[in-house]
Amino acid sequence: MAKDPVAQQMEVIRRGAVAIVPEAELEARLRAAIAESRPLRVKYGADPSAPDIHLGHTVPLGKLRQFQDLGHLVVFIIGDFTALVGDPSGRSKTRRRLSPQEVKENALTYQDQVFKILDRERTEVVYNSHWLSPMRFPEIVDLASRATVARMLERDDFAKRYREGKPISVLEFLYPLMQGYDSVMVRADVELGGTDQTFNLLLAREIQREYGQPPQAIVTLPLLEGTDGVQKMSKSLGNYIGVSEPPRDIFGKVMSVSDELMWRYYELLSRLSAPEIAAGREECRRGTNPIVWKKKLAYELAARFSDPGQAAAARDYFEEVHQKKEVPERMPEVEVGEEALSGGTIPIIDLLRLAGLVPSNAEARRKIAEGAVSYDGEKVNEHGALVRVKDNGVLKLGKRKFRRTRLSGGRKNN
RNA sequence: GGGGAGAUACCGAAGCGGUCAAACGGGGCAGACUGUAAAUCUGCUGGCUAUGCCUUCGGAGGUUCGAAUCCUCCUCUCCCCA
Repeated sequence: MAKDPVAQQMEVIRRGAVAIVPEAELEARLRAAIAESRPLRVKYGADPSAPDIHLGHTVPLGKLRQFQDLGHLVVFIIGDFTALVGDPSGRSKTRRRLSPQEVKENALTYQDQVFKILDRERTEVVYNSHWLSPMRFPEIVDLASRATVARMLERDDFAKRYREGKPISVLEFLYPLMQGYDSVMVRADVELGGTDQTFNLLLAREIQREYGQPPQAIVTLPLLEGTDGVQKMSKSLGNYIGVSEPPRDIFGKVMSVSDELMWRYYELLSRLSAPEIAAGREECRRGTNPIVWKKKLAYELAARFSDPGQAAAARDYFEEVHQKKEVPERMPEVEVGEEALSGGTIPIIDLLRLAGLVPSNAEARRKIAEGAVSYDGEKVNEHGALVRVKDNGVLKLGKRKFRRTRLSGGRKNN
C-alpha cells in the first residue's frame, strides 16, 4: 500500500525537529491542506537587529526550506518593529536602539542571506511594523489583557531572572504578546523556532485562540552550539560562523571546533544522511584521523555559502598555513610610507600599529614580550627593535595574523 | 507611600580612607603541546612621549595631605511592607 502523503510529509518534518506540538493538529492541517490543495502558511520571524545570519539560523531555515519543498508557503516576518523598539532583554546592558534606516538596511542584507537557503517563489516577506506601528493604546491594552503575569513567569528565563533579582521590564512581557499577535495577523498554520522560542510559540497559540483563530502548530528545532561548544551560537557571544563570511573564514572556524562538536554540526547542518554520518563516526573511532572528516564538513559548509571553487581554495589555504605552517600566498597588505621610515627602518611597535594588528603600544609591547611577533621569519624580541622594512616582507603576529609590507615608493599623496 | 539592599574593569565578583590600575573566577590574546584541534600547562589582559605620568570603581558636588572606600544630592536596579 502506498504511503499516505500526510505521513510522508510528517516524516520529513519530524526529522531533526525537537518537538511538534501538537502532532495531531499538524497532521490534521496537512490533511486539510492536501484536500483543499492549498499550501500551509508557515511562519518564521527574525529581528533584523544585526545584519548577519549565522549557521545557527540555518537550522530553522533549512527546515523552512523543507516545508517549501513539500509545497508550503513560508511567511517570513521581519521584526522591524521589534528591532526598532530595541529588545531590553539580556543582562544589564540596554541594547542600543537602532535607527529606522539601520533596520531597513539590515532587513535588506538579511533577505539576501536568507534566500541562499529559502525559495524566493514560495516566500512571503512581511514587516511586523505594518500592523504593530499603527496600533492605538486601546488595542494594546486589549492585547495585554489576554495574558497573565503568572503565565509570563512560567517562561524559564523570566523565572530565573526574577528569582535572581534581575530586572525584567514590562516591555519584555509585551514581546511574546507582539509575537503572538504577528501569528494572528499572518494567520499562521505553523510556526517554527528554536527551542528557546518554545514559550513564545506556545503563547502565540493562546493569542490566536483569543482572537478567534485556530491555534498554530509549532515545530521547535535544536539550538546550534557556537564554536566554543558550550553556549548557543550568537553574534554577541562571538562564537558564530556567519553565512556571508569569506569561505576561508568559514572553513577555518569549522576546523577549530572540537571533535565532539563536529558531529553535532554534522547532524544539524550537513546534507549527509544519518547513516553516512554514523559511518564517519565509526571510521574515526577505528582510528581515522578526525581531521579528515572535519575538513569534509568545513568544505561542505564553505561551498554551500559560496561555491566549490572557493571552498577548495579555502581548504588549500588552510592546509598550507595551518597544517604546513607556511606563509599564505595572499594576505592583507600594509603600506609603509617614506615618512614613517628613518634610514629604511621603523620601530617594530609602530609597524604593528600601522598594520592594525594591535590596538595600543602597550599591547604591542606585550605581544613582543610574549614572542608572538616576527618579521620576515625572524622573531622580534626587543620592543625597541627597529626593523628594516622590505617591499614584500611579512609581518606576523601570533599564529595566523599576517600582513605583507609594501613600500609606497615616493608617491605620497594618494 | 514607607523601610532595607545595591551600582566596581569585557562579564561575574572582592575591596570599604593610604601599600589600588584595583584580589579571584570566566572570557579574550599569546607561548608550549597538537590535527590552526579540543583538553591541559604557562604568561599577559587601562593608556602614554614610560623606572615616571595620565584616565578609570553609576553621575555631580563635598570632607581629607590623601577617596573605589566617608558625607550630600541625583540617576538606575532589587527585596520587604502598603
